Amino acid sequence: MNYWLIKSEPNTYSWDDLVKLGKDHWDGVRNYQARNNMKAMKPGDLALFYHSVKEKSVVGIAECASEFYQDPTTDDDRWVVVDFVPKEKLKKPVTLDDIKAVPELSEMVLVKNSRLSVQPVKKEEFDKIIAMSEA
DNA sequence: GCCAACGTTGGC
DNA sequence: GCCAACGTTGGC
Repeated sequence: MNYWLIKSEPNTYSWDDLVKLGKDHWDGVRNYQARNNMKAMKPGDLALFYHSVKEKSVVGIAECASEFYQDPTTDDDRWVVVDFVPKEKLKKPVTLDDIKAVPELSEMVLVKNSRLSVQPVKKEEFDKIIAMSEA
């Protein structure tokens, strides 16, 4: 079981959109690092769903629901997607400021390389953020 | 809305 | 194969 963080601008695609659809593929990734991370995902892996730009918060937990496959939005076979289903909405969003305020989370990719749209997250980091959302 | 940081592209 | 130029992203 691995943990991830997937990022989206809520104006473009939000947590609510995923909830509405019930299940959706995560498309539009055009970055090799992010692509490689998606290729490493397995069904059952959990991903923090992060809203960038305006909200800058983790808002929910999505569950990976497929292996990676060819991105249906492009013919370019370099790019892949995985399916996600919404698993749980956080009781309270955990903001970027909250995360930055916690020393244990200062090594997160989100903090160090905020531009990467699909990131690995350590189990401890994942658990910590969930705990913060319940506090 | 601005600007810094990063990744990618393309010329050499 | 290197590096400058460019485009995009996302925090502020």
